[in-house]
Amino acid sequence: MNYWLIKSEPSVYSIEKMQQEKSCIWDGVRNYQARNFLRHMVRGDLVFFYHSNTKHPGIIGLVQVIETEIIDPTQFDTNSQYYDPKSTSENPRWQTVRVEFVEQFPSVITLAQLKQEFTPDDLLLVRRGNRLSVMPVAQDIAEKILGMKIPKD
DNA sequence: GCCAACGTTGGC
DNA sequence: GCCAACGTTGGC
Repeated sequence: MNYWLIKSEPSVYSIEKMQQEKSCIWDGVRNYQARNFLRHMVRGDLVFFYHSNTKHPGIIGLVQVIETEIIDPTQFDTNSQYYDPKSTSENPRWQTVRVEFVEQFPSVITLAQLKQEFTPDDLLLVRRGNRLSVMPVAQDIAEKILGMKIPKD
């Protein structure tokens, strides 16, 4: 079982929306490094859900991979902003996974907190200028993150 | 294959 | 809204 982290702008797709829908296809990823991580996901893997480009960026919850090697349907949809004219049904470029809602944390684990706890070697997310929207999280780091969801006083 | 121009991401 | 970082594109 592996841990990962995926980013989403809450104004585009939030954890609240994810909870309503119970599960969703993680479509629209158009970065090869991110796609390669999506290809490596296995059913049962746990995925931190990160809210980006918002007032309080950070990890807001947890989702789980329930289906892998899904052909991203938006690459063939000419009406989609994710349409890729260079992709063919014989040789589709973009694969992804279906993830299912697991939990929303009581409060966001902020990027500032994560930067205090981890170095860029621990967690790619805290590297300055990092734009990768899908990334692996090492097991020991994942366990520390899960420990951070309990508020300290 | 190089690299300048351009577009996007995303923190602040 | 600004802008640094960085991936992609396309001319050469």
